[in-house]
Amino acid sequence: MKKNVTIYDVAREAGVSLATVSRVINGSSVVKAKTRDRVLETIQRLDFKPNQIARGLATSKTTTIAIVFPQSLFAHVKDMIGGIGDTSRRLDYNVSIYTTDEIGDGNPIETVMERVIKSRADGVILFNNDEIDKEIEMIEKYKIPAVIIGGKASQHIASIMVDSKAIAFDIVNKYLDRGQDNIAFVIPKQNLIETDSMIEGIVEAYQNHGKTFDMTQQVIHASTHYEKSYQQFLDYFKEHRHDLVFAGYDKEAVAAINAAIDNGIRIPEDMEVIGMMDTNYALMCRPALTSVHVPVYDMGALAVRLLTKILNEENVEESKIVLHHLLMPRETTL
Amino acid sequence: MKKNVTIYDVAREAGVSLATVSRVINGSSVVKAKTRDRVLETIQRLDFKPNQIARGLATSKTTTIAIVFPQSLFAHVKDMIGGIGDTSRRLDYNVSIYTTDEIGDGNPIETVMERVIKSRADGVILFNNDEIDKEIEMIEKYKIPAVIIGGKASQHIASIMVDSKAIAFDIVNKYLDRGQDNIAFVIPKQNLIETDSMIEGIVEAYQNHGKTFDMTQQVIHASTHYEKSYQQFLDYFKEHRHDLVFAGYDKEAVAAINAAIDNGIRIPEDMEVIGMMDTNYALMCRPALTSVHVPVYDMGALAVRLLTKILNEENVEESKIVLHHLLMPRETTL
DNA sequence: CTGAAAGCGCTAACAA
DNA sequence: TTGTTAGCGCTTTCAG
Repeated sequence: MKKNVTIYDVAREAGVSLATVSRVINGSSVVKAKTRDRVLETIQRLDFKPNQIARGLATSKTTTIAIVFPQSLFAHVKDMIGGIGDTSRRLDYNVSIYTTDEIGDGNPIETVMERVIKSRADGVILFNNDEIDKEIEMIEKYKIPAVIIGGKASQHIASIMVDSKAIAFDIVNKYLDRGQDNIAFVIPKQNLIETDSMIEGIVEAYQNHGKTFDMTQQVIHASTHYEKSYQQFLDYFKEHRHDLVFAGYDKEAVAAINAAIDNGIRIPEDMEVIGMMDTNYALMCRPALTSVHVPVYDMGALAVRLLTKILNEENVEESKIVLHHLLMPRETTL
Repeated sequence: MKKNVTIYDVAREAGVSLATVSRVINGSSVVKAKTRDRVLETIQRLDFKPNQIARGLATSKTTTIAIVFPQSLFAHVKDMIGGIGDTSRRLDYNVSIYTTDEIGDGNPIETVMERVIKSRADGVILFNNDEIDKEIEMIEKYKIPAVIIGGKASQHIASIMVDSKAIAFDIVNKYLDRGQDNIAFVIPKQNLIETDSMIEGIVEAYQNHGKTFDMTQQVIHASTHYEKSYQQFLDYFKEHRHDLVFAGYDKEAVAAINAAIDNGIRIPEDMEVIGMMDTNYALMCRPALTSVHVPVYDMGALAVRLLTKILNEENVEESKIVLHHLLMPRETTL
């Protein structure tokens, strides 16, 4: 293994002290132009790459942010990775990923957070999920700056989200206005979007119309796997009908569509379906799924931006950023 | 910010030297049981978390592996992240991700690889893609241990793949046996699987039957985006018919299916369709897509395992691991 | 079995 | 504008 060239080598070759080399690689303005050029030339010539680890030790900063999420959330998360990747690259941060839910693993959350702490990441991005409370507990204990994507805003922690309550309220309210109150809400097993507040929105819409939303009859819990959800709906629709099936995630909406069709239910004539996240799934299924578009790329990008602001102690006007959503009408609604 | 507790604090509190503390946290067997217990207790009490950065500096090892891929490959990659995450957690490695293809960015590959080098990751996992050659060049230049997922095996670099040539050969050969030689191959814009060798397999199958595969007429290049591919096929099928459309990735297969149906082509009666990767897309579309299953989770897991073996200089029997694939017959084939 | 001390490669006062 | 020097927190000889 070729020995890595260090700042000492550069200093010696350029005939300056290491402090000077350090200054030029950190863009300090006090270095004389001529000296800088000589150092820069030497860096080029020796192909010197500053060791981030050493720098990290010296500065107690790793310029690394950790992102933590359960694998089963990955389908949602993937689109955010683009935003996270681009933005952290631009801001010169590295990103480390920590997945949490291996099958048959012991107490993964604690173990994983332990790793995050040891890694000394400067900050962490969390994704709303079933175990978010434990995660929050850990990062608060160790005072690690964090931002949460998808809600569950705690007092102290910044977050990026959409107004899930309003999304649900608006949609359900519209149907109730038309007198269609036989609505089912499908809760995906893992969800980035706060399904709790969606339910709040639904309940409120019902109250608004002097009706009540029956949690035991009108809420359907789906599986993580498409095929299982599909089978479940295949059974379900043998005995149940709805005016609208509203799903917290497109995948489950598609499962409902296919199962309904296979039970002879016509969509959208007999039953309408609305999904959430506006993924490729919505475009591919037939009839094409009406879905709520959520700006996932932006959520990732903003999360990084917000986190770095916190890390740099820039003053953060808003620690809760609510992004816009948009209903994309397609063929599963009238 | 609460000052982190260091190995010094533990040493002082436990009444031993830091060398001893270091020994117990590294599981050295030479420490007397009683001393070890005392140290362990102190570590517990002070809630000491060893600083990986400092350790990294001291050992010149970061226990971090970097994974590098273009965002547009993400749909493929995501399923591997599970395997990568689980395995690296079990082997006690961190994983950092580096995405490469921001829109409108300059020369991202070099920039990104530069970051990887600075980060001093112990090893890197690459995913086969358009720019893999540049990536390989960089890691060879800096002698970073690497494994490539999805092929493009170079002499020196380990890789995990499926036998894409055989996959293509077998499928096409079967149709040719039946006398159906009007076959189109759809190349996705970004692909993890070596489409080159798939084409080799197809060409060989044709030669096998004394026929020739016409690259200009029988190869279709698709877009990264589902909707664009769909539009493209909508046009395409106004004038073209095939016995079989074989796509290098499910997404494009689904685009073909939907576009064909919208052109009045019956599937599978008039035209059969086969996809690759066996994703959720294959299950969701109607008719359900026949697709080649590829063990993506395992590819990720094995990549990590192989890489760590290389890092530990265990002797690696096979630097090229070929995993099994399996055709999953569904409704788009007869 | 345990401790002292010399690094790992870099940054950041403090001097000059 | 540049150099000297003391860390950052840990590992690892080398003595004892």
